[in-house]
Amino acid sequence: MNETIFIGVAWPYANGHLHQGQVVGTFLPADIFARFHRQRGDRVLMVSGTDQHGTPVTVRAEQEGRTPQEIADEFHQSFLRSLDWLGITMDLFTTTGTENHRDVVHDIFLRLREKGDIFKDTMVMPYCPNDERFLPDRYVEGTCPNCGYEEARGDECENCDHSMDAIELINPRCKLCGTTPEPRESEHYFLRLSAYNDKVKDWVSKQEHWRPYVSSFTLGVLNAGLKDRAITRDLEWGIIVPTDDMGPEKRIYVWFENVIGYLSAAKEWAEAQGEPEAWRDFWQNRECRSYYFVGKDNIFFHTMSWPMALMAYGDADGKPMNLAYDVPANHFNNVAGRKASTSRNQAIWINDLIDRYDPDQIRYYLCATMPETSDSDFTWKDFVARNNNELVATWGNLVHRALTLTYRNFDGKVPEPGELDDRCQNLLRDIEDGLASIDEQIGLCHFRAGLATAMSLAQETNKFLDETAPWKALPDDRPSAARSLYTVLCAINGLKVAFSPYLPFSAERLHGYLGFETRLAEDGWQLIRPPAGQQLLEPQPLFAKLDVEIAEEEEERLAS
RNA sequence: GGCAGCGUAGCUCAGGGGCAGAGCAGUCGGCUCAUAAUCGACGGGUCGGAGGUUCGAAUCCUCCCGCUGCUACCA
Repeated sequence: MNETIFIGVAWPYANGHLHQGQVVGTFLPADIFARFHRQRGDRVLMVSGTDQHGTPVTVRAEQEGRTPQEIADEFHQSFLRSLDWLGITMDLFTTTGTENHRDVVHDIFLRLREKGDIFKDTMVMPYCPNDERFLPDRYVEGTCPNCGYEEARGDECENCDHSMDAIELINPRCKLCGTTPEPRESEHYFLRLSAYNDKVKDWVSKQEHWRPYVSSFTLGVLNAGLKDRAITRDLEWGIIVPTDDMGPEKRIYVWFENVIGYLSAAKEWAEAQGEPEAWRDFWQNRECRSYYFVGKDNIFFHTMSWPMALMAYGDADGKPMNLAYDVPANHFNNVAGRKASTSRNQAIWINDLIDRYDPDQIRYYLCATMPETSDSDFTWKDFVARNNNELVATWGNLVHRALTLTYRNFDGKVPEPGELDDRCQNLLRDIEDGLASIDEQIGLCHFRAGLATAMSLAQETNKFLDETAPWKALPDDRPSAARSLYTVLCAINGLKVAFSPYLPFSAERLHGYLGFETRLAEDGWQLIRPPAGQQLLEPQPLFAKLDVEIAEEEEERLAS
């Protein structure tokens, strides 16, 4: 009963290195989900890429006196390194800078324009006569019309949190030169979201398996009513509008364009496979389920505007496009109580961790504190504590004590168990039931719960070892010790599968220590009993314990 | 301002009409295979406050207090 699963991961902006918030909020849950489904034998396509457009990229480029393309290329390479090190198994991690993406965006744009769902209108934008350019909202400063704060930004007042359009500011100033911008009419294309409000609402109302936060936020916006929204801007950085009637300085704005990357990446992947039509299995096959892993600030685009665009495109094309089956949006992971932020340079940067930690240790901590239901906090002290007290003590130590005891006393081979008694059978049944529970939990995107289930099974196996005490039985009841250790090796082999989506590197190592010469993937999602007599490899500890001082050093690095 | 969420043990959090839970930290004990890891026991809470619905409320409703997020351009 194999399934087909499409996984889209939110596209990080190329304005800084990848940080822990992006990983724990999007890439890690997506990867756990993808690995789990592959282990079950399901067909998975997981794509994402670098969003090279957008204001944050041009801001950074201007700050550094470089071109936006240089910035985008640098961070794209950085993303690839970080994702590879963490073991995030993307089928394709591309960028929004490809010709393919531009063509797909143009195709959707033109189809929706033919259909009337993209239309031309004018809007009033602040224009700086000195710099001879239209200004994005955050390039305008002035006095807040709500509270009188004089340093308010054009998109939001930092003093009273009032959000506004830049043209509402009193005494506006251009952030670049201080000149007073003038309101000037500008012609733009708009997306007719309003026409799809009811259709989107009908669809969302049926999604009873969505996280309550995602549903209630989405329905709240839909009940207020979607407004048509401009999808072009007066910019020089971005995908050009595929019509020449507006002049060359208009670009398609990122919020409309970057989500199209999910489709263009699927097409790029198919082309690379030598099967150019293979993307259809994930987009037009009704049996395929699509999941989008995003942060909570991205919910609007994934539950409303992107589904709307897909509905319209599917209509125009005559072939319905698959909408999201689920958008398991995560909350935020703060750093020592403060919001992680690329532009404020405040986060745990993944490329700083490379070669200093074991990626599974980072994956374990991030998953254990994944912000599934509310914001969570990254602290180095907690990282070290959880690593030592949970990952090393419970799971790593179970493996190490069982393997060393067996290796030293049974010729480095899986012992011959004789007949298993009830206690042994019960443990193995509990592990098998546990694999079924974790299957259900990960399937519902309850990643923390699945990890907790696996850890509690490791505890139960530790308890079994203590109660059967093979080290005591060895001198005068060798068959009992053999039975106990054989059972524990079976249990560990089942737990190896349970942990494999979470801790893929150590699971693969353990697979080797247990004497298998295959890949772990060949086990499937089940407990396989290692054959008696199978030659083990000499075991090494799965995870390193961390010195408590590391937490203090890292806290200092963070503060500096 | 609008919308949403949170407030539960010293700490981090789960639970969500039917006897208040887990991990960590603390105390005591067992074991000595294991990275001083592990296994067991114990102590510890007016479930933010006040009302209401109910046979029964941590859970549902109303109000209040405190914190947070989103509000359509930084996951």
